Amino acid sequence: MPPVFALADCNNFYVSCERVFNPKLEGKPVVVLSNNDGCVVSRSNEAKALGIKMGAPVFELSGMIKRHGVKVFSSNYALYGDMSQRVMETLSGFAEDIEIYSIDEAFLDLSGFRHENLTDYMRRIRSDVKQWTGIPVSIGIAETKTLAKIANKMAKKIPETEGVLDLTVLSARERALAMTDVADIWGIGSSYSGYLEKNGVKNALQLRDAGSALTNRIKHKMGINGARIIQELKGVPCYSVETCPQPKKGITVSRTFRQPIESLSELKEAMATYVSMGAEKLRRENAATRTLSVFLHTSRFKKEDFYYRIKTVDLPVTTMDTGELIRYAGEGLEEIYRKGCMYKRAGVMFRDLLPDTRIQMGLFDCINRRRSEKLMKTLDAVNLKMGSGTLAYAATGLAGTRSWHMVFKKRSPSYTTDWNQIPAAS
DNA sequence: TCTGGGGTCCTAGGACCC
DNA sequence: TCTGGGGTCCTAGGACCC
Repeated sequence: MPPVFALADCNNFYVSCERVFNPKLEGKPVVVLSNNDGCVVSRSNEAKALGIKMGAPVFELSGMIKRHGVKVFSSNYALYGDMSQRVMETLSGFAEDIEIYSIDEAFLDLSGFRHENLTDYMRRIRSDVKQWTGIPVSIGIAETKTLAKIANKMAKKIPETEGVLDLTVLSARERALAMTDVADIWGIGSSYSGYLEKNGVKNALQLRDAGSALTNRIKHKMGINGARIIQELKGVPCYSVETCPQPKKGITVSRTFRQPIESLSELKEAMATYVSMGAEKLRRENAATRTLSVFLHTSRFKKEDFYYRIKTVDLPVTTMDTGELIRYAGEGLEEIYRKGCMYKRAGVMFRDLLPDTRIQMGLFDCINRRRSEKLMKTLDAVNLKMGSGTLAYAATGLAGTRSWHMVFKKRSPSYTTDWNQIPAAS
């Protein structure tokens, strides 16, 4: 029997999270902004209808926001992460295998439920998730992940589906593929969709049924992924539900500054902060790193004198020690820093991660590893209990507001993750 | 004036080795 | 003048995802 997949995807997730705790937002245009209140990252249907685009910079929208009374929120990742967990827990109760694909979507393996009416079954999931978490989800069902993605999009778009669409039914599938632009296929972005359209391939049905000469050209252009997309559109599964999360390959922490930064000392503080955050992530993954890359650049919207540099440092020993990583990052930063630039963003990457059980001792290692490990454990435990940033390295800069500190002027309370901000029933 | 952040995978090309 | 061939490893860049 061929497998059956479902893709459950939360509708306008961040906006929906805000609405759970503020029902007055229902039916109104609502947007959630990125860090530093920079651009739009989530929109309610009403905001989409106004023509507000994903990623639009908020300063361009100020007129529209006023005119239509758009409700605006800074992002509150603690809240969204917590809500996500609740949604995923609820979904897990309905299928044997579940793959949490992102903060707001999950694939379910429904192969064992073929004897059921899948649409009815998914409707039940949908109403349970809504009842237990307050979050609306849409669900697409199909024989491959790529088709389930398409089913999900149609379920969102067509009200008559009531949020659930099953494309294992042949007639529904052909119709859905004909209605899906190539640009809306999972794995096809703006570059490939431009190429396909130029070659007369406008929708998913045409891509699936392209002649062999054209198919070969497409495969050549799009590589192995292109070949897989075509197979999956034909109903031949190339991907399965991955139930165990794979260990991370790399960790990146980077931020855009509110105000551009010129001075090396300020950049060093910002960088030390990002390294601290990254090292914490590293330890949460029970991993250590062999290389560290630091990078910085000026505004990418000022192309004339755009400056970008990255420096990769091979560490003498594999490590997860914040202090040690801060030191190497600082040295790397000095190498790529150029005086006179107005920097807009900086960050650090750890690549070449190793599980911490496999760390080899360096021959000339002069750091006491056991002591370092103990220190890091204590640091993480304190910050977990007392709030992140309670214990920090002096290199990250002490109190006071730095120009690289982020602002969230329109943040909603952390209703679910902070005792002091739990909503009162009245 | 003001434009997010964190990932993965694939491919091409260079360096290097035998 | 003519200037092998194949394998591996690494890196940079492209493309995509949410």
